Amino acid sequence: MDVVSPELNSLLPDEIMDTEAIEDVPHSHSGTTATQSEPSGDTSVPMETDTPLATENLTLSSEATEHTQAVSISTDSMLSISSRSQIPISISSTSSPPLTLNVTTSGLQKLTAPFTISPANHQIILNKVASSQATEAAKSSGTPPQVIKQEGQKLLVTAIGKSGQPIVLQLPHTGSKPGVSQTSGDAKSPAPQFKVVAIGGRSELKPLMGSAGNQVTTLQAQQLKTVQIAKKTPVSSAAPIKFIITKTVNSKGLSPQASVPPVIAGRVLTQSSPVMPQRTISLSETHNTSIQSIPGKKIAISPLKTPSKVTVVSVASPTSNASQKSVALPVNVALGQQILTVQQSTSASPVKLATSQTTAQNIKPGQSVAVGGVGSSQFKTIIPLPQPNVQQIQVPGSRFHYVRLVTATTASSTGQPSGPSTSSIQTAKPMVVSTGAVRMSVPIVPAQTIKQVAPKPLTSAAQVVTTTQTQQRLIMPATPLPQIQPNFTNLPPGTVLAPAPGGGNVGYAVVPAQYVTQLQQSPFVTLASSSGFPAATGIQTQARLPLNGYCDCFANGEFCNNCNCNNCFNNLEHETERLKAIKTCLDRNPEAFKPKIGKGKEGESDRRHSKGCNCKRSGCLKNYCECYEAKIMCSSICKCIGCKNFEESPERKTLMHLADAAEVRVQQQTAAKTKLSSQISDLLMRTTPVISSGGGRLPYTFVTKEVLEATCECLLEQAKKAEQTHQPQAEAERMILEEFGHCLMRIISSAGKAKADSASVSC
DNA sequence: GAGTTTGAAACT
DNA sequence: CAGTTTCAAACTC
Repeated sequence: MDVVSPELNSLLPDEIMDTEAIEDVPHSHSGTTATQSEPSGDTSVPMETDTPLATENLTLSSEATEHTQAVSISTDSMLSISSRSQIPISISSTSSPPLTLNVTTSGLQKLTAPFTISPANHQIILNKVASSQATEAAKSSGTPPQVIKQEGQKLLVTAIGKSGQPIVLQLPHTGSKPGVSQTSGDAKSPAPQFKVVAIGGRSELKPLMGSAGNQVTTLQAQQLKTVQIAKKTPVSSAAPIKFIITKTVNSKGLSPQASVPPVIAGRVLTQSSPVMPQRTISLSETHNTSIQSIPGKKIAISPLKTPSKVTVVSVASPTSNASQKSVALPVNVALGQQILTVQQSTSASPVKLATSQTTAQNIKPGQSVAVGGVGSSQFKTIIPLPQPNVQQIQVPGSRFHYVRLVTATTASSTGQPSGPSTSSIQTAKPMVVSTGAVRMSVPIVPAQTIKQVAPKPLTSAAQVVTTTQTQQRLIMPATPLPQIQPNFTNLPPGTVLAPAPGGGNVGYAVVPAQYVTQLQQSPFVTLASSSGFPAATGIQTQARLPLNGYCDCFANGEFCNNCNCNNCFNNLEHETERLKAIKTCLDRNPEAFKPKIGKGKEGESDRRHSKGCNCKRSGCLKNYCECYEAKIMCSSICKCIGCKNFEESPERKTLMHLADAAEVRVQQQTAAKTKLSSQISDLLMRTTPVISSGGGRLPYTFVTKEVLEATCECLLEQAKKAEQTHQPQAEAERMILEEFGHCLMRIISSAGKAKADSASVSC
């Protein structure tokens, strides 16, 4: 599969590039718990357009149920994050620097951290300050206030600058159980350290407020309460500000099945979940005290350089392992103006998560991810997925496949499968952003992205990538994004959700597009494959499956359709395998999915084989030769032996002449057949009415029995006449023939007259 | 339609 | 990178 270059991307059909839904998204999502502010009436903000910080509004609110957390972020020059979960966080920040960040935990805890957002570098400086109000509120609520220890909680704020390196501020969080009191931002206590993490791989710790020392390792992210905000640098002309907030909270006491922290990556505009308790999340919350001890934990996936782009990666999970518990948590993620809803399946089938073994800290036993389906699409060809909301899109003439994740504007109305909880993010429009023509499409997920996911089970469970209620079309890049190679170790491991309903044993990971590359390079993958999963062997065997370069459909980056292939894996039912195979192919040959016939060098033919042929016996004059098959001559890069497929080759010329002659003959024959067929058809058309009129007589068949009898009588009469006059035999024959001629003339005349009458009647 | 030929892709 | 194997299409009969 090839990377879709911007040029190619721009050439995509308008349907693909349709941004109408996107533009409509930000408006009106009923039932959203998050507040949404729209300072300006401008509904069209280009995705890539920066929005002035002053206009940024981000609201995070969460109404978490027992184990679910809703986070809504609203910023009206304020960034606030509130959650009713055990470790709710509200962050409010003034639009103009310095911004104030308030972290409120359902009144239990409130952190006020003034921070500044520097448009220039998109760094957010965050100061955590204990809020007396929060403490009082917590007391009034009767719940023990949460205390955030200086080294305990970490607030991660990630701002992605134009360089593509997000800054992550980590708010240390102790591994204490939820509900355990924690000192929040006590001024007396050593100031919390904020770790600034550049996703691009750069990670530097920046103690704020003069706090020293506590370095937060990304591995601790699971025990951290993390708020990651990705903001696109205003410097870029059209880059909107994007926020990605991920909160991870220890949930040590929680049962694995009970709660799964919602994982959300991407930018969120609005949130709506009709059935479930709504949660707006621009961040993912994870309550983990002991990461390894709790299977089924979710790992928040981090921010995006361009949050609007989200990659959904299906993850296979071993069927045999029942230890993993799937958690059903519908997650609505609104990205920019596009909303991506992720639903967690309620499937009870255990799902095992792939974890990286390289870094023991990062190992998280079960992470299950359920991703909802995608809504309708308007592409040329839409292949319905087994799951309702998944659509595979094939554009005729395009060598790329697209996965479109689109949901109705009214997410609530789309009838999401009910789940324990729903997480969604709402952001004020300015934040979100970007109105205006936005092209969110990217080539489909490249095979490289596959490695990151856990190995798939040998049992080919139908893979389902489902997202629901997304107005955003999600098209994944076919190729890795080399420019973005964040240090994945600094990020929580990829989130794996429970397998989608009906999806069998396949789990899914929702990963920001940028992280596709990350995951690929992450030990997460490598270890997963070597973790002893049954699937580990499956990956190798998959390479031997029909998904290989031998299949033309697959080699062309297309899904098999109406093929005669046996045991075909080149379809959506085996998307996981397919993606892995794609990755394998790309690993082996990055050009594998690029067109073989490309443009030649200067002075050479316009078209030439990209690799050149390697023919030995065919003389490159048979269709065995790819050059000849493409009707192009062999070039200097060909390694063929005895090549006769060059300009001056007499064999080639002869062949060409023969081919041309044959083609001409074929054309002539075709034309003749067409003409004859037309005539026959015309004749049938004429005869048909008479037959239907009854009598069985054809319209222009005038040589009827009566006519014959009359003609014969005339001829006999003429013969009698000649006999009576004693005419010689020759003269008699002449007279008879003349009479026959007259009879014919009369018949023809009658026929012509009848035809004219028929025509007049028909008119 | 079966068998053979061929060369790309995969594999070692 | 070269040699071998696998595979499916092209080709022949």
